[in-house]
Parts: sequence; structure tokens; C-alpha cells
Amino acid sequence: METALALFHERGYDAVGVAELSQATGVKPPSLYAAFGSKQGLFERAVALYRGREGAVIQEALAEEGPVDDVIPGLFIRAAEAYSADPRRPGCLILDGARNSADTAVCDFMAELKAASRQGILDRLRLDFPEADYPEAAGRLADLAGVILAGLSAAARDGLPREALIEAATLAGSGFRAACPQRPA
Amino acid sequence: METALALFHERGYDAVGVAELSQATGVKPPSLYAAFGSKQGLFERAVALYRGREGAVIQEALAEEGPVDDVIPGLFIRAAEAYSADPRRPGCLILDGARNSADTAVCDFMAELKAASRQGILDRLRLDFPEADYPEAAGRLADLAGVILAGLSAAARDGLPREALIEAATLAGSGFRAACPQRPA
DNA sequence: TGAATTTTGTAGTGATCGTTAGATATATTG
DNA sequence: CAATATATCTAACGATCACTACAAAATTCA
Repeated sequence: METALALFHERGYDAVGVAELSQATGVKPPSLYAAFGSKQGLFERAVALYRGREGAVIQEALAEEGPVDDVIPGLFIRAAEAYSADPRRPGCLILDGARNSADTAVCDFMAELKAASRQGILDRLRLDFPEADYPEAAGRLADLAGVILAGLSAAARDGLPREALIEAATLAGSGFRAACPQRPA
Repeated sequence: METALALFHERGYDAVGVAELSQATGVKPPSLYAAFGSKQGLFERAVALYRGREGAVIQEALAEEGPVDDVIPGLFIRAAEAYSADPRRPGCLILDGARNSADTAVCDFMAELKAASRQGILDRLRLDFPEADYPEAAGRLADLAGVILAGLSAAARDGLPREALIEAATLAGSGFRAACPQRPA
């Protein structure tokens, strides 16, 4: 499972075949299918494991004390660190693990996870920028944060070095802060 | 060629098979191979066509008059518009057309194009922030711009609506402007 | 220990991948 | 018009895809 997660993370869903998964884990295909039902089932289990680990880091960052002006930039930094922690696991499995996959069911599954992730960010933003006082601000900022996170993941996958990625996340954090509406003093 | 480009752009290199390309274009596989040598050759021709079109928009935006503080944000807007101009061609073919591809030769080819694109942005940034006066500023800003462009492309591919994408690009532009070093008045 | 059950490995399913050999039709040339 | 050269077709290549029928081995029960 650990090795399957690493393979999927490194190369994406489609590019990893069942034969390779079998060889890497030492589990023969029939046992894989007895345990997970399908390649998609195995992938979803690996994603669940990933969510419980890397995803928790994100949830943790979102739950930090303080204004979103600081929380979201902090989220960017942690994401950049996570996305570049292991060169063999670049970027975000949720965001990029099934990108360009030919399997529509897997794509739909990942789209739901991405939507849930965006919703978590949106909920946090709404605490600081409620719809009544700051109409549409939270939604716009959530989209901006989503764009930056997706960019960090893609850049990590394209080989941007760890230091540069964290630098970019820091700058993006300042930019995000600047994009937050001014509050009454 | 036009239809092949559209297919590759919409679903990515690996997810489009030669059989489908043949059916969509009406050109039988042997003729395809006589003309392009391989699926990769056909893809590279399609990418060249794309570069001459969408890529020119980017070059144009980079060549605009004025400080990079305005030029790069303008680039973000144009990129967001291009990435969402046609729902059947979301995002950037260069950035995401071969993401997670199992074909390493194609990945290497795309990596070169990405590097060239980043170099173009870096060159423009160095005009305003020369290494002597602003050490490492241009490099950092180029990475930030790369992250944002990659994020815009990924978000477009993930279905973010056109208006939201352009809003995010606008906010990211303000953020980029804020990240630019202050100049002597 | 002997019988029933579950697990695991061998081997192969049909389908599709990128690619091409060989035949058929079309166009060009003498 | 006949002969040669050029496309373009049908059909299939070997390889790999996700997946599984079936048999051998290990384990669990009585």
C-alpha cells in the first residue's frame, strides 16, 4: 500500500500498471483484486492513506489561530514543503495524481476530493469575510488560493527545486495577504 | 492537424490514441505515420501549431511597454483568457498536455518548452530588475509567475469557470505587483 | 490425522496500445 | 495506352492493458 501510494504519486494513475504494482509490492494480481476489487479501488485506498497523512497537514494549517491573512499564507508554505518533501513524491496526489487520466470514474472521484478541499478553504475564509459584510470576497479568495496551490503542485511536479518552491509560496502568500479586503481597524 | 491539436489539448497526450486520431481526422494510421513518423511526431507538430498561436499571445503580452509590475499581471490576465477561451481546450497545452505521461521522450520535449517559456519571462524580468541592483529578485519573481501560470492552467483544466479564473488572475496580478521590489522614486 | 476452506500463484482472457507489412487503387510518366 | 511510381487502404503485428479462471498450496476445522 505504501509502495503503491508512492508509485501513483510519482507517475500518476494511468502511468502505473497493475503488473508494476504487483511486482513492486510482491502481491500477485489476483490477491490485489481480492483485496481491492480493482485498480481504481487500490488507488482510492492509497488516496485515503494520503489524505490521512498529507491532507491532515493542510487541515492543521487551516485550523491555525489568527486571521486568514496569515493562515492562508501559512498554508501555502506548508503545502510547498509537503509538495517538495520527497523528490519521488512531488506535488499533490489529489490535485495531480489523476490529471489527464483516461479513466473518467477516477477523474470524477478526484474532482469530488478537490471540491471538498476547496470547500474547506472557503469555509475558513467565510469566518473572516462573511458574505454579508464582504460579498463574494471569500469565493474569490478561495479561487485564488486554489490556483496558487495547484500552481505549487504543478511546479513541484515540473521539477522546481524545494527552496525555489518555498520562496514562491512565500511571495504568493504576501500577494494573497495583499488581496485580502481591508478590515475596519 | 487542427482536430488532433484539439484532442491532445482536451485530454492530454497519453489519453488520445492513434486510432481515435485516425478516426477524428479521417486519415488512416499508415498515412499518419508517413506524414509524421510517430504519434510523438504528430504531437510535436500540433504543439508547434499551438505555440505559433496561443504562444504568440504570451510573447505579445511579455513585449508590452511599461514596467514588469504591469506587464506580468497583464500576462496573467491574457493567460487566463486564453486558458478558458474554449471549454474544449482548457488550460495550457505546454504546461499540462503531457502531464503524467508515461512517454519520457514526450515529457522531456515538453520540459524543454517549459524551460524556454520560463526563460522568456526571466529575461523580461531582468530588464527591470538586473542582477546587479536586485540580486535574485528576477529569478524569484519568475518562479512565482511560473507557479501562477501553472495554477491558472490547472484550475482551468479542473473546470474553474472563466470569470472566476480571470478574477483569480487579476488578484494574482495584484499580488505579483506587491511582490515586486520597490524602486527608487 | 483427514477433510473442508481459504489463500496464493500460474497462466491466460479479450481488448487496446503504437506501429507496420503487403495489397489495392491512384497518379505520373514514356 | 502501358508501365512505373506514389499514395492509401486492409489487416494484422507484438506488446501491454486491466482482469480472472483454475489449480496448487497452506491453513483451519473436526
